[in-house]
Amino acid sequence: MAARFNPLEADAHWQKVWEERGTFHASDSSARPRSYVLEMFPYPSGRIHMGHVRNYTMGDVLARYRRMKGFEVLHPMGWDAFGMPAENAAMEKKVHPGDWTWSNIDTMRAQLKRLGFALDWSREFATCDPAYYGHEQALFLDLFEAELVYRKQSEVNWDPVDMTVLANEQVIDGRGWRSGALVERRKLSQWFLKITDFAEELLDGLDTLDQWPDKVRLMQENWIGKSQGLRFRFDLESPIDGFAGFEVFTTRPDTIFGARFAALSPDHPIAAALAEHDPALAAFIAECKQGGTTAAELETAEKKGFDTGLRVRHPLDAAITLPLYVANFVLMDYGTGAIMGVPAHDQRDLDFARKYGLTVTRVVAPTPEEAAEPIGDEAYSGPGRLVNSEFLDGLSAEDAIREVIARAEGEGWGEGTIVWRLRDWGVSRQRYWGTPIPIIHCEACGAVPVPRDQLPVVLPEDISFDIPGNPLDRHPSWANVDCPKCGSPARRETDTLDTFVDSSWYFIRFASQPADAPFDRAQAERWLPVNQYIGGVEHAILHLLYARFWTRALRRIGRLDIEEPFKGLFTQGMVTHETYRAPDGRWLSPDEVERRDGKLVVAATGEPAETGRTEKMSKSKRNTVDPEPIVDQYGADAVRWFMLSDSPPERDLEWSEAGIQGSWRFVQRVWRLAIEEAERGPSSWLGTSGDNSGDDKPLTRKLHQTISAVGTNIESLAFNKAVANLYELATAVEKAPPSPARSEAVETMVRLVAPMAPHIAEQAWSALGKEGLVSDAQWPEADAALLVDDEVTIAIQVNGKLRDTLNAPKGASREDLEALALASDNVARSLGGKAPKKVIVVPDRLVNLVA
RNA sequence: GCCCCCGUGGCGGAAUUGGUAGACGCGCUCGACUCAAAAUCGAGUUCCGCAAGGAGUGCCGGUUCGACUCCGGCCGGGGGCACCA
Repeated sequence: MAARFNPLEADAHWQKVWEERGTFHASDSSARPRSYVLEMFPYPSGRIHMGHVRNYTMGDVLARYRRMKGFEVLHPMGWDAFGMPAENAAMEKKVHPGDWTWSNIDTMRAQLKRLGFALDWSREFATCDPAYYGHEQALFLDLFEAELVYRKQSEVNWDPVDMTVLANEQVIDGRGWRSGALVERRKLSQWFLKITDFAEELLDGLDTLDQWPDKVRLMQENWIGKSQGLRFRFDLESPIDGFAGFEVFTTRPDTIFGARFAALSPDHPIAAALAEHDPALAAFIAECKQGGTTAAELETAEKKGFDTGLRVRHPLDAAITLPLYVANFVLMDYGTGAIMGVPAHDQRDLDFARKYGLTVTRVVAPTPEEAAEPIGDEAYSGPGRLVNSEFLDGLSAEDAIREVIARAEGEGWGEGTIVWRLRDWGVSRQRYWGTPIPIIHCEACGAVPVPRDQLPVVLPEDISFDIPGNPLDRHPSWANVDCPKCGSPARRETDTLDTFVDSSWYFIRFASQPADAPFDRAQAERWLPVNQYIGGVEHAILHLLYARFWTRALRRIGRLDIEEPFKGLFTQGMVTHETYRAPDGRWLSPDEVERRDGKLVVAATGEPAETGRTEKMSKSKRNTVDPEPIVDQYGADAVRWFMLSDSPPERDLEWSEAGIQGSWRFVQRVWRLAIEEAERGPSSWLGTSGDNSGDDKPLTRKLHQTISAVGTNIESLAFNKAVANLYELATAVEKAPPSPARSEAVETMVRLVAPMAPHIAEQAWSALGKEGLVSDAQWPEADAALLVDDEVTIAIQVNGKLRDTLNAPKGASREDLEALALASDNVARSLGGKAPKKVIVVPDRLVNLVA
């Protein structure tokens, strides 16, 4: 038998065995309890990277563990296969986006298989397959019929480089999330999904997601952005251009007597109307639109306003009128696009008032003494009681809010309302490589759904990418169809769906994939919700919010009775690596540098190289490490083990050569233990001593403590701790003399290692002469009686400082422990012969003597 | 600016409800085996000190018999949102 474990042979062998036996096929009809373990499916960019390996290894450990615990586990894999990179490749390399994508999928599937993931490959699909996106089109039409889809002319974020529209979420600091180009504003007819209809339930639902990271829930909460306040009407002193007044929204109706001006967004209809006969205002509005939208520019942007010369009436006192401005800091797409300005209690309003010489009147005072205190450079937004506010004087801010809302509603000039930050989801993309929106535009009938029997609307193959923009628009015939309603010539929608739509329901399709429907409801409901979802934090808002919305939308239209798609969520950290730079500043890849005499040099030239920060592996910094050669060298198990070791899974993991070697050593250690055990034979310990009871109580205890700890740690995804537990056990076993207890420990350890390093585990299992696969074996059961030691170490403190430790039987009485502590020489010395004033005894833990 | 998270040896990190800080891994040192090396095995490794002992979980203070853990105030790092009324 080989002294060393040879992963190249063993990996391939066991992967073949699992595949042939269908070991990881999930049965839809199983009577076992179910568990759905899912990792965010990859975009087929070309090759697997370390981030994938880490993500999928974590999910795999959980899936294998749950399987051994007796669950019927669904652990599928597929491809998020639509998207821009395929079109970029098409433009650069003159290949068809589909050919490029499918070939990437083949490469990456093979790479994933080499890592030995316990995936049910029979459920694999790619979202770019008409067999998938056709059903997505059907679901889109379901939502359309339920009026959860609408089309509107809207100002959109136009990415001039990618020549496409971006969702608000895809604009970061005013730039396109992919291209980094400055985003322009354009008006286009776009399809929207009514996610705002679900704002309240998406927010409330977060409370039920107790197995999600708080961070993610908080991010979603902020994103949804619920604000309660008052929406009310300002009447113009005298109507103009047919406008009698306009509505504003405020979260601080209590401060209404502090209002010193009103302001409209530059995009407000009244502003536009006024601008038609006021060139100065028109110029001001144009100037506002010019301003950049980057974070830096916004931060330094001055508050600017244009006095319209008009005045509005205060709703609570007709004698008061306020000047009306058009102001650059008022956003059209939040609230009503108009505000009341309360300089004393809002910083922006204060800046504005100071600039334009408006009065500032305090209406909330934290204490009565401060009622007359003038406002300086800082607006006061804290709590307090009302002053200078007529009938509100003396009320707390909270009560005043209620009072003003009540009065507004009673008198009919306003109402208490909720405003959301969340906007509807614009899903139109002017791209080829996406799901065609199944709509036909007819001059007479308007937007008509494609009849169900004509689905899927399949992308044409004969397209060209010679010029930027959407090839579907330019295709000579694809868009030309007859209207399904009236039969007259009509035109297909040439926009495709945002790829986030594809990923909003793929987890349902994994659970159930009939040919003639998106999913079978009963079957999907048996698997869903996903018990554990694992992926990167970068999807904390967009993907996860959209998927939650989609699931709730399906529920509302009666297709699937699931509220939340992902019961447990885990966001794993990134894989990082040092960066290296040559003297001329260009980035160097890890294999372009080497250490000579402790100094880092450029391998080819010998010139000194500089070590940069440790950062996420990225092509631009050239600090990536391709997993495949590593698997070639060390085998799948060592790579998997390393991905799980050391760093807590939610934190970043730094790739290092030393780390992978350490993992390799452990794999070999497991093998050595198993092979020694196998060669010695099951009865080798017989006759080695006169006493053949073969007990090794300490080892057996260690074993059972490890069984318990590894299980707990895998369940809470604390893989780094599970790894540490197994190292400890391995050391304990190595040090133990042969005995039945040791044989049992080795066999059990193989099972404990199996979810994390499955190939060596199978090989060892087979070497030990075990029946069947370790993948099919039961997870060992920890004996509760063996989890606690019958002797414990007691810490002896004097004044809280450790002075001695001593052993005592578990459960020793307080009196005994105290007596033991006082008998210690160290204690006597520390006490200096005096009796302690007070003695604190924590049974089985410590004695603290207070002098 | 607002919100959130995190600061522990040379490094990654452990430490149920406050109860022996530094498990486990990496690295390093010494030793065994070897002609030698690799691999493997053994011992050691928070800091100061020969030792006894002392100090120590970003900094300052507090609560407590006892604080990495709880409270207050700073400093540093990371993330999210960002003119949201």
